[in-house]
Amino acid sequence: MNKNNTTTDKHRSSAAITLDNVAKIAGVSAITVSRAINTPDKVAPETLKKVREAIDKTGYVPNLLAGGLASRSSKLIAAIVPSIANLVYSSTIRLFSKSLSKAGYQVILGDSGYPEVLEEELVRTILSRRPDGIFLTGVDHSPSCRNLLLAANIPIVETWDLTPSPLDIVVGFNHMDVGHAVAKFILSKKYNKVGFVTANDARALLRQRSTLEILSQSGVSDIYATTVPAPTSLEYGRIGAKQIIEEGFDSGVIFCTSDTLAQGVLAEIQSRNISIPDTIAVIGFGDQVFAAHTYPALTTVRIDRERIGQEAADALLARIQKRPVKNKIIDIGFSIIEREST
Amino acid sequence: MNKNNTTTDKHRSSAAITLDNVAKIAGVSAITVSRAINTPDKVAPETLKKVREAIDKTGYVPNLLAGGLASRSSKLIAAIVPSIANLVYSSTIRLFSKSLSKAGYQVILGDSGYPEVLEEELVRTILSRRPDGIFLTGVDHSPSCRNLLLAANIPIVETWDLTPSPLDIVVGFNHMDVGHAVAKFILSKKYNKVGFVTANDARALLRQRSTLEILSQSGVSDIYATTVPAPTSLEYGRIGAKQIIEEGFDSGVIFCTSDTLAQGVLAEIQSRNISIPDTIAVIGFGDQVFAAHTYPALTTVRIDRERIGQEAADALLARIQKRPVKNKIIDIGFSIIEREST
DNA sequence: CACAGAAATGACAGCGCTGTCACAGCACCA
DNA sequence: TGGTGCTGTGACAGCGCTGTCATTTCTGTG
Repeated sequence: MNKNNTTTDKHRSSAAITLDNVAKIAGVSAITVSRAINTPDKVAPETLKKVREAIDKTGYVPNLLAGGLASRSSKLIAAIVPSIANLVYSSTIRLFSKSLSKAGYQVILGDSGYPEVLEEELVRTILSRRPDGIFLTGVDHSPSCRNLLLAANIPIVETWDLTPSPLDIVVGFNHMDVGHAVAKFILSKKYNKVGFVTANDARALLRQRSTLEILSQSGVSDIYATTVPAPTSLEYGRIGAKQIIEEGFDSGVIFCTSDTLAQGVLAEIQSRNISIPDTIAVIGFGDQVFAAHTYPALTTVRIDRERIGQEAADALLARIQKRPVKNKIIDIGFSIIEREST
Repeated sequence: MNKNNTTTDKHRSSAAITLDNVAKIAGVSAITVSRAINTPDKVAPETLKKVREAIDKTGYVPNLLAGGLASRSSKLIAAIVPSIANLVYSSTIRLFSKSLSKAGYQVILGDSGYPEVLEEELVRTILSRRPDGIFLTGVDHSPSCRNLLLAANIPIVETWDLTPSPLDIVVGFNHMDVGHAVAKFILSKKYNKVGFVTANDARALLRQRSTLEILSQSGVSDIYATTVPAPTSLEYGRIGAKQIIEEGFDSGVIFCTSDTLAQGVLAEIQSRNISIPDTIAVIGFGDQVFAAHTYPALTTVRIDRERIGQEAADALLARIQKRPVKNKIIDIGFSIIEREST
C-alpha cells in the first residue's frame, strides 16, 4: 500500500517494481539483477545474496513481456487441441506442460473445438504471443495455416497421427495399423457380427474404415455401423448402441472409437439386460484411466498418451536449444489390452 | 522464403515483419497501422483498406509482447485450476475462455495439482506474464499467495466456493448448504443406512461433514464412511464402495462427492450383483454430462459449472473495463436432480 | 467567408527488459 | 615482469509496440 514509488517521477500512476528499483536497492546495475535471476552462476555469490535480498524486500516479479521482447524468446509454448474438456488430450497436455515447465517454459492452450472460430484465426491469435514452439493436434491443416505456421519460423510438433511429411516433427501412431490390428483381434475371436460406433472425426473414421477393410477381405460381412457426432460422450455411446441394436444387431462385438463411447455402449447393453461379453462384446479405444475399472472391465487399444506429451516436449526443447533431433517422425505405437468385455 | 527483409540492416537475422514494415508498404505511419488494427473506426476507410492490403500482403502478425509492454495490458487472463485433466473444472474454464476471447482476451492456464510445485511459485510464474486478471479455484490461499495476488493489483475472481471476504470477487456456491440439502433428501427417502465415499479435498470433506451433521441430528447413526485420494476417479469409486461394503454396509444409500466416484460405485455394486436402487441407492455430485446416461441414471447435485465460468468472465471484464460490479459475491446455487439411482 | 470544432494522421518517447561489447581486477605461467 | 585468459560487472542501445500531444485537413455554422 505504501512502499511503492521510490520515484514519483512520471505522470503514469501506481509504479510497479521494476528491475531498476531492485538494482538500486541492491546497489548494483540493472543488468546484474537480470543475470542474478536468469544466470545466477555468472554472478558472484555475495552480489547474488544482495540481489536476492532486494528482490525479497520489494516482492519483485519479473516482467516476461519485457523480457521476451528484449530476448526474442517468450518462454511460451503454444498447444492447439480440439478441446481442453476432452480427457483424451488433457493427459497428453498435462505431461507436455510438466516437462516444459521444468525447462522454464509455460504452455498456452488454444481450443480448436469451436467451429465458429476459424483455425487460422486461432493460430494468428496464438502466434501473436510469439511462442517459442507450437504443439498441434493432428496433421491436417489448411494451407493458410501451414503458411502462417511456417512463416513463424519456430519449432512445430504435430501429434496424434503420423505423416511422412511433417511440418517439422511428428509424434503419434498409425491409425490404419490400429484398425488392422483390431480387425485381426476380432477375427481371432470369431465373432459372427461386428458393430461400429464411430465418432465423426477424421482419425476415428480412418480406424473404422481400416478395420472394415480387413474384415471384409476375410469375408465378415454382417456389419452394423453408425456414426455419432464428435466429441464423444457416454450419451452418444448409448445412442449409437441403441441404433445398431434396433437395426438388428443382437450378438457379436461392437468396436467403439473411444473408451467414452464404449462406456455408453456398456450402459445401453446393460440396460437391455444383455450379457457382456457372452452375447455382445465391446472394444474401446484409448485405454483411459477408467477403462480398467468399468464393469465389466473394458478391452481397448492402449495409447500411451503421456508419452506423446513427453516426446513432443523433448523434441521441441531439443529444437529450441538447437540440439540435434534424432528422429523427426516418432511412432509411439499402440497395443490391444484384453479385459473382460471381450 | 524470400519476401522477407526489406532492410537487411542489422546483424540480427531473419527479420520478422513488424508494424513499421507494414506502415512503409501501406504508405502511412506506424501508429496508423496500430490504430487500423486496434481501433479501426478511428481510421479513414481508404486508409484502412490500404493498411489491410499491406497486412495481407506481408502476412503480418502483431507482436503482443511488445503491444502489452507498451500499453501495460497483456490481454491475458490467468486461470489457476487444480487440474486441467479434471472435467469438473474444464467445463467451467471452457466457458470462461470463450466469453473472454470474444472480448479479445486469452486465457493462460496454471495447474496447481502438482504437490511438488508450491502454489506461490505458480502464482509468481503466472504473474510474470502480467495478466490483466486472474481466476482462482477455491478461496483458501496461503498468506504469501494473497500478498502476491494483492500486490499485482489486478482484478481477481475466486470460484467454486463462497466466502464473506473475497480477495475481490467470488463466484460459487455453499458447500455446507449442499450437505444439508443432501441430508434432507436422504431423510425424506428413509434409507436405513448411509455410506459416504469422499474425496480427500477440503470442499468435498465439508460437504460430507455437513450431510453427516443433519443426519446425526435426526438420529441416523448407521454410517459407513471412507475417504479416497483426490482427484477422484472411477477406480477410487470402486475401491471406496468395496471398502464400505466389506465393512458391513449392505443396503441404503451411498453419497459420493463426485459423479466420477459415483460411477465407480455403480460399477462395484453391479459387479456384486446387488440391485440399484432397490438394495443400494447412489447419489453423486456435479451432474457431469454422463450422469444422466449411466445405467441406472445417476441422482446427483447439479452445479451449473458453465455459469461459474460465465459469471467469472463477466465480473472480470467489468472490473477491467472499470464498469461497476453489482455484486462481489455471486452465489450460483445448486439443485438435486433425482434420477434412477435413488 | 471566417472560424470553431471534429476527424484523421503523425512524431516522439518510453514500456522493462536483455544482447553486446567494453573494461576492471585477478590468478597464473613462462 | 609482462602477457594471457578468466570472472564479474556495467553502459548502452534497442526489442516492437502504444500513449500522448501536436498538427493537418475537413466539415458546418452564423
